[in-house]
Amino acid sequence: MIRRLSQARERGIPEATVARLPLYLRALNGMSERGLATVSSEDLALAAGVNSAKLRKDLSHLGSYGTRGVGYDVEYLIYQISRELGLTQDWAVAIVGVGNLGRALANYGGFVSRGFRVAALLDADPEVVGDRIAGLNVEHIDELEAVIRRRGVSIVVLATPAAAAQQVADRVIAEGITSILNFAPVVLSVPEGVDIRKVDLSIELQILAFHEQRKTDRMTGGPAMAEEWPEAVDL
Amino acid sequence: MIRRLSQARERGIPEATVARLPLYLRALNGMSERGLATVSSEDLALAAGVNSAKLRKDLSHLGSYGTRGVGYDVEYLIYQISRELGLTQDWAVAIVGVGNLGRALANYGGFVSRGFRVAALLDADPEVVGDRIAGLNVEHIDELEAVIRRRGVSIVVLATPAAAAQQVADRVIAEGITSILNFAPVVLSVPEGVDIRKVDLSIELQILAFHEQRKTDRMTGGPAMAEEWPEAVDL
DNA sequence: CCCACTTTGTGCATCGGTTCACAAAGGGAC
DNA sequence: GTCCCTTTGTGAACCGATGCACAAAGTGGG
Ligand SMILES: NC(=O)c1ccc[n+]([C@@H]2O[C@H](COP(=O)([O-])OP(=O)(O)OC[C@H]3O[C@@H](n4cnc5c(N)ncnc54)[C@H](O)[C@@H]3O)[C@@H](O)[C@H]2O)c1
Ligand SMILES: NC(=O)c1ccc[n+]([C@@H]2O[C@H](COP(=O)([O-])OP(=O)(O)OC[C@H]3O[C@@H](n4cnc5c(N)ncnc54)[C@H](O)[C@@H]3O)[C@@H](O)[C@H]2O)c1
Repeated sequence: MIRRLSQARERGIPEATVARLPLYLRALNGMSERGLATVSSEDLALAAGVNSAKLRKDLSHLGSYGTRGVGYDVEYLIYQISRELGLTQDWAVAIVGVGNLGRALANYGGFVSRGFRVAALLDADPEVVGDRIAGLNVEHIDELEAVIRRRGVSIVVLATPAAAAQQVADRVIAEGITSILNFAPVVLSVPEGVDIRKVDLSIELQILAFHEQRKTDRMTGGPAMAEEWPEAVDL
Repeated sequence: MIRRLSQARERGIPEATVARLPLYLRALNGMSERGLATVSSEDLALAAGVNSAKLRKDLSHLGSYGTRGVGYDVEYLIYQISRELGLTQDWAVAIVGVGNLGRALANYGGFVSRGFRVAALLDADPEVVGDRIAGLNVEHIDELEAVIRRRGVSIVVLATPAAAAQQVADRVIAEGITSILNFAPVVLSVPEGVDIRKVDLSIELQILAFHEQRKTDRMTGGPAMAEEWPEAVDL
């Protein structure tokens, strides 16, 4: 029993492809601004930093939007990718936790551009509540549920301390939110059907450090085989 | 001709594993603080949000550090993972671009904790240069090369506008830097051997939007098959 | 209208990563 | 010392993603 209507059209886009579509979109927008009408998979792949076969396969999952011998129509492809990603509608985003990071995010113009609108800022600190940031009033976390409903929030950005993140997540999920972007360094436990994406600076640095160490080890002829547990450390 | 000395010991840790080690480390630190002496793969996997077979395979790439029937010694494992990740040495990090985001990063205590030290802040804006942030003087971007050398910087965090990122990257790479964490929404082009990790808020939101759209589509009985190019858009 | 050239879309081999499932190893009780 | 219980470490099947390589499709020139 094989289920396969048309190669891959019936709504089954690989996760890896989805993660690259925004990259293509950004490259295409640059080309659109520079007035290019069409682009080949080779050129677009170069601009997006991927291999051209991969790009073509990715795009083929959306449909057959290219013209052989010519390439892809820039504006048309922008439209198709935007539609696929859901950027033709606008998304109300709430930022919870308006500290260092929350403020930077609120003031950031970069994502308002593409369908995302910061619709609410929430914090627990009475010192912060009431502040006006990027044209928005910071509201009290007690208002969380009401604000989500009132503003039609569908994506929540968590920028609270780690200790508060799970508890805030539970509350927004109870309110029906199923998309969360988490900056707090904790593993959130959420029910099936809720999408969490995490951004973790510290993890990124640790991965860089791993490779950096390896590069310098290689130059100095490998580590001095210090495999042993040093005496100094108490168990 | 098969090259295989000891299962996987000779320095070949899968990338996916490396990306998870910081997660295990964080979970282990929590356990250490709570005074746990040993932990089973089952419990640690739960805390890190992964499946226990994966956890065991990941750890097996570092060596055979568990005890069958017992589990892993928490402190010992913390030490081994830290060493593998290169966190037993300290890394001098420079942040280039001290705007909204750069400031938040500079003020963030969370990564100083684990082997990373913000050693320099640089900006091009004369208004910003000279500011004192988190105990550091913001220096002028003209000093970039000198500062990197003087402070022994080995990891650079890019928090400049997109337009400046490539140019700054070129300069730090010329100075010998091979590890860059990039927050600017551009594809950096760098020579072989230079590691770039990127953090892109906008991409994360777009991925969430994609899934969110799909979830709501499903509830409303799928998209209204609006496959066509709407009239309004000019080509 | 036909031919030469360009570029897409995809079948297929390959690869890295995940998961299952179990033999081997160690601990503790008696 | 033996037996039973727990938990690791890993072989092997599986799965999704990557990249090669080429047939099919379309363009433009003569
Ligand atoms: N600043 C960075 O560069 C950075 C980098 C990586 C990760 N992070 C993480 O992002 C999160 C925020 O970092 P930050 O530097 O902005 O911290 P911060 O302390 O400056 O801000 C946290 C804010 O959250 C508020 N808050 C606390 N509990 C709350 C609750 N229950 N509900 C709502 N708001 C609450 C606090 O009042 C504060 O305003 C932290 O988890 C941090 O680990 C920050
Ligand atoms: N703020 C956010 O939440 C956020 C989120 C995602 C991505 N980003 C990206 O991070 C980057 C920084 O964002 P931001 O909000 O802090 O912007 P910002 O404009 O507040 O800060 C940028 C800083 O870089 C400095 N700068 C400009 N050119 C420079 C150069 N050649 N060398 C050194 N410094 C230079 C500017 O003087 C300014 O201080 C941008 O690329 C932005 O797209 C920001």
